[in-house]
Amino acid sequence: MPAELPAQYDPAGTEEDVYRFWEDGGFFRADPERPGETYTIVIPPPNVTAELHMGHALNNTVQDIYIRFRRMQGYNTLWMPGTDHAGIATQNVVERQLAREGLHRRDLGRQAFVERVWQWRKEYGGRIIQQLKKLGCSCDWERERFTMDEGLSRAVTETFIRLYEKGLIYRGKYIVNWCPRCRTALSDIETEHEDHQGHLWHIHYPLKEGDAQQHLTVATTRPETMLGDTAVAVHPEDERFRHLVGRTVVLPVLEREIPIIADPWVDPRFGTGAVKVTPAHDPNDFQIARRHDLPAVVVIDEDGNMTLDAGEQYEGMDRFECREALVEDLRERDLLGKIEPYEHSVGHCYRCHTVIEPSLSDQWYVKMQPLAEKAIRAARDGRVTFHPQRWVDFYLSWLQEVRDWCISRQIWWGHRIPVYYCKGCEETIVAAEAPDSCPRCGAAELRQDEDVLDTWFSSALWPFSTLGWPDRTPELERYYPTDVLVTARDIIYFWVARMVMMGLEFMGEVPFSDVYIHGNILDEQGRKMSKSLGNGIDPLDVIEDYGADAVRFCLIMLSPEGQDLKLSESKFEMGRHFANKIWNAARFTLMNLEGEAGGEDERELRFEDRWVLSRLQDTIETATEDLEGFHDHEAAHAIYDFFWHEFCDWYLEVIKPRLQHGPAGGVARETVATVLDTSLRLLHPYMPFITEELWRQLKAVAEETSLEAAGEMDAEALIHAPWPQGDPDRRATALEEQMALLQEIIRAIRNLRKEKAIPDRRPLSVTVSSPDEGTDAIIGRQAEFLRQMAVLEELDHDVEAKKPARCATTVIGTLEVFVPLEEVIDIEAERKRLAKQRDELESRIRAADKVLHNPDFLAKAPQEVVQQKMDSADELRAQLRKVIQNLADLD
RNA sequence: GGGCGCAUAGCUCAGUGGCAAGAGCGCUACCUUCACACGGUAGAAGUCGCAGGUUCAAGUCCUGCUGCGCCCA
Repeated sequence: MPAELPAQYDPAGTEEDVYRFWEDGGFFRADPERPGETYTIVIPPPNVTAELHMGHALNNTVQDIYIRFRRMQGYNTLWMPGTDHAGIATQNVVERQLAREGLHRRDLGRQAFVERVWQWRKEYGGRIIQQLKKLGCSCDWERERFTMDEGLSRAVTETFIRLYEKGLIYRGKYIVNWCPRCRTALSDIETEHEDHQGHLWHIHYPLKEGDAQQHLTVATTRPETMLGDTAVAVHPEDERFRHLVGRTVVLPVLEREIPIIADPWVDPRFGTGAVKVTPAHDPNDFQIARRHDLPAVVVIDEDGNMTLDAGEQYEGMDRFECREALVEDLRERDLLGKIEPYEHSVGHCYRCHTVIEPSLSDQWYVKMQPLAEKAIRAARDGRVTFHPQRWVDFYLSWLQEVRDWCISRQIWWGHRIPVYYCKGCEETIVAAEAPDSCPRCGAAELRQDEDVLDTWFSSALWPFSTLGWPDRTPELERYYPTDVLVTARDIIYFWVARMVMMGLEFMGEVPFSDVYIHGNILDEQGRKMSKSLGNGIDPLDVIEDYGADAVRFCLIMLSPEGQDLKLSESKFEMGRHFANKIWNAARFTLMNLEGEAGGEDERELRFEDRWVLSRLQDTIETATEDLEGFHDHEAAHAIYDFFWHEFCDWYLEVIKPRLQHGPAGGVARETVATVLDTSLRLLHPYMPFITEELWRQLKAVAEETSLEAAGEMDAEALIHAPWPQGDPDRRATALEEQMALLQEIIRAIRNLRKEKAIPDRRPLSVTVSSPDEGTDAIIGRQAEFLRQMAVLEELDHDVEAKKPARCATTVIGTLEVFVPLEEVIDIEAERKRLAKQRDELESRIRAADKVLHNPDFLAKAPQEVVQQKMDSADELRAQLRKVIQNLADLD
């Protein structure tokens, strides 16, 4: 079988087979009955309308890494998947579909429209789930939930009622962010503010009494709203206007008489110091109006068009058209002052980007302060920890200034608000089921509130609603609170904070102990990837071209903690190369596992075996510690470096002759099998497909060839194999240092070879001169190693070995390496090379001396640092002496 | 206006106050060698944004500045 492995890894076939194997085997399934500590992650439910994008790919790769890591560690893991009904977004999609048929949702009516959305969800809604499978996600798909499911809907209703009964939900008439295109209210955070280059129009409001020429000038960025003005306000201490307070101005065009009032909110430095007050279309003006008991006149309707109250000549006009028309009318009446360019912030709908219209309407709100206080405390006392930590400030700053949450939406797709109004006595009834009659007056005619809830209201319950709440299910008992929530920073307010609030309120416990915030994925130029810019990279395309493992590994390698990452398609090559390297290292190993076991006396580990096991041990410890601390990026680097640059570059190279012949091959075979087995386990969370496939093959061959290593591979599949513990006794730091010295010698010889243009394959005779017996003994013991890796035919070594005639020399630490050259050496070139070495050594010695001559350093630095510095200076000096001697020998 | 982040090799980025600042890609030279050319070996490449400060010692800590990005108002 191993001989059949092709020289290049082909992800496409493998990935499909392996995923089917996992699904068929039920490896993702969480069993609440099974003992063991739990580890739970709930997926940030993608919008049911979503197609997998790079952000999802990163987000879910991270989750899969942690779930696979913990699963291998033996935790009872649950990765809860699902999707979000995405009220406005989904409604928009279906409305567009209807529009192509020439229909409007009003043509269908509410019930038929909602049915149509369900139908859409049935047909297209599961796509992202299939796409997540392509990425390799090991969610427990049998538990997949949807925020509009019956169970989750019940959780929403229950939550609403409980909050209402507690006085934490109320209804009221306030200014909301209104999107005239979506025709619904939005919460504050669904409004995106953008700086906009607009104008500040100065408009003259004539005074009613006295001189007809006298007027008060106000400045505004939105002239059309003046039609709804019910006052002009100035600061009470503003001397310029004090005499006008209490008088009346005539609103231009409409000729409505409105008072001049004094209110401390007015900033005397802004504009002219006098501001128009439009209570129905500005949140601040609304507050002023409340204080002064001013009426509110609605002049812009739900579609963003002017109402009759805006005046007959403007009625029905779009708000921006009206602005132009009105400015023109003011100009004609000579009531328009200067127009200044003015940069100000304009709110836009986060869904459709339409300019938000602040608008007065009846909406439902959640009273945030009591909930927020608990959520703040949970983060402050560490029950919830952010990674990276700085995001906790972001979370806290929002909660500290949080305003009440507008939760009602004037759309049809979503959880309908469980509130009924009596047509007789106007009683408000909050109930899970529609009551038969009004409990107060007994009237049978009741109507349900038309509005639905903000989608984020149901998302906030996700960590416990998906586990069966409000029922006390075994899942809820077992898996709540969950462990880590993985997300990007943009929804810390929208989702993370709200989940914490709701979790604390309804479960009495935080919904998760850790919040992992990863970066956003940008294009090469650092712009957000977006459909409209067309600069996105489709994860499914790159999975097809590079393999899911390559995509996953690259995303992690390229995204240091919490930093955004600039991505281009070519970046994925690195992952493909690495996958191919793994494939070939395994291929080589598998091809060489058959052979003599070796006799009892040949079972002892050799130097290189002990070295690679020591390095492996270090890698296990580093990777485990990093992953436990949410440093998946660092762990990936550690594993990559070990696998490629230690295992492949050195170990596999060194053992080649042993595998081909010689009884010592048995030990090498055992070692290489162990290292490969362990490496595949370490790599599995990152690159699940290729590792699963290779592990299966390794296991088969190890069993066939009766390797001891097979005993460690009794798991059914790698996905359920134990995470490597290793054996701390394998660490051999002294041996690692010896290896480092040998590597240096080998590199130095290779380097000389290149500089002297000696072909790689031509064997050399080399003399190594050591400063002491101990070092020389190491060289002696590892002579074979050096011969092989540096391609030597002869290796002489001794303490202070005699330098042969006509040779190139190089100094490595306290060692000297002499390479006799058959050809006449180029004296000038050699002199230059050595002179360069000498200069470098001299400058380093000068730098070291400078530090060592500093009395403060000697007095204040830790003794070991001083000692280290002195030792290194001594060594440099010894090196320098040798280089100078070698230079002199050239003459 | 307030807050946060980033600035290190040509590019994308790592880097725990203490050896001589690293990786991947790219570049140069050599090598089709019996795991892998999606490879190997060796190499070139850096004023660690700027200016101060703290420290025996700063890419790393502090302050200010510049540029870029994000969030909030």
